[in-house]
Amino acid sequence: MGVTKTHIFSSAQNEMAQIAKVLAHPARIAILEYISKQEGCICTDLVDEIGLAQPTISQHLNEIKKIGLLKGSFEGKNLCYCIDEERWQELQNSFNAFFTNINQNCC
Amino acid sequence: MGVTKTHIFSSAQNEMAQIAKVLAHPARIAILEYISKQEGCICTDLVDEIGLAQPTISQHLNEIKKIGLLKGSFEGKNLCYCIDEERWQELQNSFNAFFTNINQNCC
DNA sequence: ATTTAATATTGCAATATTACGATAATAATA
DNA sequence: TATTATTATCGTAATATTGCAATATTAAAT
Repeated sequence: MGVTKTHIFSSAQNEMAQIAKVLAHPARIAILEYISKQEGCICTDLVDEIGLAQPTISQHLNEIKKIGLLKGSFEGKNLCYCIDEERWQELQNSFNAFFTNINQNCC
Repeated sequence: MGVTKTHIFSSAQNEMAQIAKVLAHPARIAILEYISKQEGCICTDLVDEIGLAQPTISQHLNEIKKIGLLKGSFEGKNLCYCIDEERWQELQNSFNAFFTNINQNCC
């Protein structure tokens, strides 16, 4: 118990849920919003901006990375994270398709 | 620890995360898809269709209900659940706004 | 009134998530 | 090469989520 039974669902359903899970924390929403507003992005800024400890921010960044949403490039000792545009578009399309495919025909 | 620090985020960020959390489980994705395909919907159908125990389905339905996505009306001893169109549209708009407001300008 | 069928609630075990202190790794700078 | 600054990883505590058996609730049907 306590484990999601992923094997009984389609891969599309599992993927949709996994993407949603990444968006299911306000810190990750805030991180995405903040990165998009900056020209570049340095992780320390995020720690100051958001108010969670550095390891916690690092963990959240990792969750976002896992679904391919972050491109990171080192600029000297600093790390510049930014959003992968192509992947972002993909996710937007997935959500849009999901929302529009649900059609309500009862009650 | 282990509690999300909601107080350090904006209500918009918290709401976004909360909605995403409901979509962050394949069973709930499957439930929404199934309901939308049916004329009506009875919980037992869902139990048969999805393959989780009846109390588990009931719990998932409750999560979906919490964000106002389900309208339910009893038809005799059966319960007909359906998706609240207005609320659904609202959520679609929120997601769309979120995705389009993120603009990538680095790297 | 009993029985039956459908859904909800309770209680609990297993696992996942969130958060952070301590520490490691990495690379620029003195 | 030591120091410093930035980010990652490890270990751990607290809380949340998932899932189900047992049971309660509700209302139709007998």
